[in-house]
Amino acid sequence: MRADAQKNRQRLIDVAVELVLEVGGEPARDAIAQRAGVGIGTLYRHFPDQQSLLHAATRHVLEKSISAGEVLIGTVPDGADALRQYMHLALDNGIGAVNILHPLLEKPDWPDLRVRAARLMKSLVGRAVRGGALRDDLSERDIVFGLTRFARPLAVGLPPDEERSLAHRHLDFYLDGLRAQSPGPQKPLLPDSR
Amino acid sequence: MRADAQKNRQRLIDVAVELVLEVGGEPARDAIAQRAGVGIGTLYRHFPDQQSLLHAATRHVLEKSISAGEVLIGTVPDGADALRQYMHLALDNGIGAVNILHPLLEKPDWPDLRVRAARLMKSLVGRAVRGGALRDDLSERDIVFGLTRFARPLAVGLPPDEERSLAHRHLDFYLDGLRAQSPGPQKPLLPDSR
DNA sequence: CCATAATCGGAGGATATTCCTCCGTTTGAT
DNA sequence: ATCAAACGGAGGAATATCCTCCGATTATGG
Repeated sequence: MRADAQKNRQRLIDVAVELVLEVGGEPARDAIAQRAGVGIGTLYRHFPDQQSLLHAATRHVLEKSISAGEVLIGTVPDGADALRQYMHLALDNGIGAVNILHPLLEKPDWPDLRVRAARLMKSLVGRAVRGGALRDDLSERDIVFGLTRFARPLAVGLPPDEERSLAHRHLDFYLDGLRAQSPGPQKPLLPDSR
Repeated sequence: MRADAQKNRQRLIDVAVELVLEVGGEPARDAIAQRAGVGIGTLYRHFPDQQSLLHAATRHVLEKSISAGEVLIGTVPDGADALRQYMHLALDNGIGAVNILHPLLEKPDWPDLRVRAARLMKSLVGRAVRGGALRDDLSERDIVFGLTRFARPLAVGLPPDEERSLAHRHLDFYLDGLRAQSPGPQKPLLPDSR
């Protein structure tokens, strides 16, 4: 594959992730090509149909996040710390795009990644809980859910980098709230409020 | 105004909020009318252009949330508790729709609501912080930002009510993390990770 | 430096989506 | 019972998105 073709292909994937996060759904193909600075024809040559681009984008983000997480497992001894670092990394890697894209994919089945992701999450959460640094009623699904709350820019009318740093700051607040010794709500909520 | 007209008008507003939250942006007019169970003509009679409907929907949610909050101020003596109850209420009132719609409105200016909202937030946050139940580096903007993280259904592939109860549960976790005595991150984050 | 196969760009017609007017029919209020 | 008010939705206009096609451009091996 020619060098420029390779570069364009990757650029298209990166832009796709970017736009998915901005739009909160499938971005228009024309918009992707334009932002990537390539002709629309180039996009269609690399990704003949929408699915193939979305698949590639999802895989790319997943692969990056999982790999980074696996490094953390072997690098950061403290369980709670490893989990926190992972969540911040995933956030910066655009993990929110995966949440948006997954339901839109026709057959999103990557046995290899699924196994690695499951193993990774189990290990991260398990170590953090066993270390007593996380409440013990948390499942992997809880962590994934929590991550999705911060992993995606929402319309708040802030400049992107300001919003990004706020997200990291509040993700830390949230993680504090997941700690085992956390006091929990002071009073039960009003029963009729939910 | 005829009774049926009144009812249809309100129903359109409610459906608009619903769809805004589901779609994460401006829903199609046809879709609103269809879900509301009225003809497309009825929608256009009540709201001749898109803006007027979005304005009405935004105002409606804001008004409901602010009023509920003002009641809490006079009802719930404990500051942290009032704040928490307010956030849960706002969530159920569809406050997320306001975040999505606000940047799309042409001149979203309601001096009355702005004043009331500012006063309300200042009071809720102030009382909670002064009571020592919230870290003191939190501004009203922080609270609003935090609320937006939970106030909107994201694509996670869960049934709506399950997602809703998860959101409430994790909002409580998050609020625990905002408490003054919260231990904070155990170790600083990797400097190069952000 | 040349030859050439690979790659690129984007005009523009085909499709799909969304908009919104118009008018015959139905309904609520007196 | 009357009728002004409100309703429904067909369907043409306007817009957005898709995606093919081919002449121009560029990377690469010799």
